[in-house]
Amino acid sequence: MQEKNARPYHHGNLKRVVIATAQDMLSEEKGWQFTLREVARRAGVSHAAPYKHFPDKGALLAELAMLGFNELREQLSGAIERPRSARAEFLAAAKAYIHFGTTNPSLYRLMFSADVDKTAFPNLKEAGAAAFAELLVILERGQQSGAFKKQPVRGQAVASWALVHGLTLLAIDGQLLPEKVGARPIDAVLTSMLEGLES
Amino acid sequence: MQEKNARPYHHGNLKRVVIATAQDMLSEEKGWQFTLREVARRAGVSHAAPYKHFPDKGALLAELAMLGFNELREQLSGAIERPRSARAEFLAAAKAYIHFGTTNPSLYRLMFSADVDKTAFPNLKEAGAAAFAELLVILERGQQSGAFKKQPVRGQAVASWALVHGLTLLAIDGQLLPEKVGARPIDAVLTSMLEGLES
DNA sequence: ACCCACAAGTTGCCACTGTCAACATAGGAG
DNA sequence: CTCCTATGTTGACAGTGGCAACTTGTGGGT
Repeated sequence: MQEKNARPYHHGNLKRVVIATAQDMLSEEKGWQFTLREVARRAGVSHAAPYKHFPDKGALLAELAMLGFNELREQLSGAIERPRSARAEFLAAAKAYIHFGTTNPSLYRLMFSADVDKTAFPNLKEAGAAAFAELLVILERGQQSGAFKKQPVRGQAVASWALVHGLTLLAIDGQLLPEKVGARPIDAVLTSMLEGLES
Repeated sequence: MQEKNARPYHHGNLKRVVIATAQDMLSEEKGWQFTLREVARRAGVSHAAPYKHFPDKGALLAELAMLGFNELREQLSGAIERPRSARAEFLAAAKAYIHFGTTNPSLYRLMFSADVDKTAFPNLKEAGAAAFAELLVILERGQQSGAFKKQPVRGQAVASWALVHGLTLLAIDGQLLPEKVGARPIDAVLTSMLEGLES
C-alpha cells in the first residue's frame, strides 16, 4: 500500500523552520531584505504557507528582531554574571554588545530599523526594554557602590547606549580600522566614557 | 493646426525632477522604500524613463544619500561659522547634527543604511568624508587652542561621532523624552562628552 | 536644409514579489 | 465516527525592478 505523501500537509514545526531559515538568510547579501517566497522555498513549502503563522512579512521581521533583543540581553547579562568592579562590568557589557552587533550585522540593523514597528509588536518593545534594562542594572550597581556619579541613571544609560550603539554601527561599517582612528579605538572611547561616569 | 503633445518626449529636466520627487517621498510613510515606478508616475513620465538617468534604483538612493551628506556638511559648517570657544563650537555642531537627523529621519537612516553601498559610489563616500571632516576641524581647533586634550584627533572624532550618531537615532525613535531620560538629555550627554574631551 | 548620431522618451515584456481566497488534508476533541 | 480547527496547497491579482526595442527630439556637421 502506498505511503502517505513524502511531505504531509501538516508540517508540524513550520513556524520554527521559517524563523530559522529567515535567520540564516539574514547573513546573506540581501540581509533582512530577503523575500518571503524564498524563505518558503527553502523551507520546502508553498509560498502561502508562512501566512498561516505570520500575518505578513513585517511580523516575521519583528519576530527576528525580538529574538535578536533576547539574544543581546543574554549576551549582556552573561558578560556581567560574576560581581566585580563597576568599571569592569561596564567594559565587559559594552564589549559584549559591540561583539553581538559586529557578529550579526544584518540582525543588528534590523533590530533598529524603521521597518520593525515596535508600537505594533509589544513583545518586540518589551524585548528591547529588557535588553536596555541590563545596562540600567550596571549603572545602578555602579552608583550604589560609589564607583559612578550619583546622577539620574536613565540619563547615564542614554549616554552610554548612544555611544555604544554608535560605536557598533561604526564597527559594522568598517570605520574602526586602526589606520583610520588609531589603535584600539573601542577601548579608548569606552575609557573616555567611563571617565565621564566615574566619581 | 494642432499643437505639439502637451508633454514632449524630451523632458529636458527629468533627472532633477526624479530626484526632487524622491526627496519628497522620503518624508512619507515608506521612507526610502518608495518604488521607482511611483516616482516616475508622480514625475509624469513612464516607468522606464528614470532608467535613462539612473542605472538602477540603488543609484538614485545613493544620490539621495550623497545630497544628504552635502546638506549635513553645510549645516555643520554653518553652525560653526563665527569663531568662538571650542566648547561652543562643539555644542553648536552637535545640535545642528541632531537637528538635521530629527528633521529628516528617513534621509538620515538612508545615509547610514546598508542599502547605499559607499564602495560603489565614490561621490557618496567623499560626501560622507567631507561631512565627517567638519568634526575634525572642530576638534583640531580645540586642541590647538588648548581647550581639548591633545590626543589623536581621529580617535576623538570617532567617539564624538559615535555618541552624536547614537543620540540622533534615539531622538528619531522618540526615546529621548524627558519622562524617560530626564530633562534636556541631549545637553546633559553632550556636556558629559565635553568633560571627557576638555583639558 | 538635410542627414545622422545620440539623447531621452515610450511601450511591452519577463520574472519576481506580497498577499489573499478558496480548496484540500491532517489532527484532535467530543 | 463526526465535526471543527489547524495548517497546508493552488491559483490569482496587483504591483515591482529592470531590460529590449521602438519612437521622438536635439544638435552638430556638411
